[in-house]
Amino acid sequence: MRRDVFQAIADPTRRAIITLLAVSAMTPNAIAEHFETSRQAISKHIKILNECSLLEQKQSGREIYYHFNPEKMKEVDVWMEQFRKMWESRFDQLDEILKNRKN
Amino acid sequence: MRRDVFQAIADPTRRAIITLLAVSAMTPNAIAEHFETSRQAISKHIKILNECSLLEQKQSGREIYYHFNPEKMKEVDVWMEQFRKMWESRFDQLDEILKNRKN
DNA sequence: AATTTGCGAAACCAATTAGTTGCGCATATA
DNA sequence: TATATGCGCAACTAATTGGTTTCGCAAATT
Repeated sequence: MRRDVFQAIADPTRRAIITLLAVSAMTPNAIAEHFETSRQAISKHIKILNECSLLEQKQSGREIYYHFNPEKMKEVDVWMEQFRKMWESRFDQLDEILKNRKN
Repeated sequence: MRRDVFQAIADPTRRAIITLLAVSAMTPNAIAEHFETSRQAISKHIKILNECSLLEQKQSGREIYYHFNPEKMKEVDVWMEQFRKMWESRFDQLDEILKNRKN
């Protein structure tokens, strides 16, 4: 199924899963231990992340290790590019100064 | 209402609205002309973007000009920070080379 | 003064989402 | 061989989403 990366990272639980896997690969059970929800719910999140290539899996016996694939996340970074010049602009910095002076 | 920036940018129409407003401020009607959907549907998207401070409004008679506020978008950039070192790593570049050789 | 225009809000609807429980299957372990 | 474990899948559910149409109101235009 065709999936959108932006839609995938919209959910806070999925973002937390990504942050976990960015540190080290884990099995679904190990991931689920970090959350309140059921293993199956985590499994569904993994499926969604997998479908938009944010993850890669490596089977090891009956266990599946899910790795984070940083490549796809670049899509988000590419879209963010249009705002970078705004963040860096002198006008933006001036706005900040004026905002702080009000408080 | 408390709104999540990640959830706000999950919708492709809302991302397109942001990209429009990043260039110049516009009224809801002007924005709606760029899309197939109704003005009211666009109005709902604007509301969501507004609720998480991605927009600012300036009333002018009966018209409302919506401006893009780049400040809030930094939240996304902050979260993306954790992947930046992965993109820059030599291992990642090596992966790319190996992937290309396979094809 | 009457009409048109720009807008947000409300009511409604179909589709999607994020969760649940129950299941089956393959792989380990006793 | 019998049992326990790790996993994905299917069915169901409540809540949310993105769209529609209808409406009311204030501001502009005639």
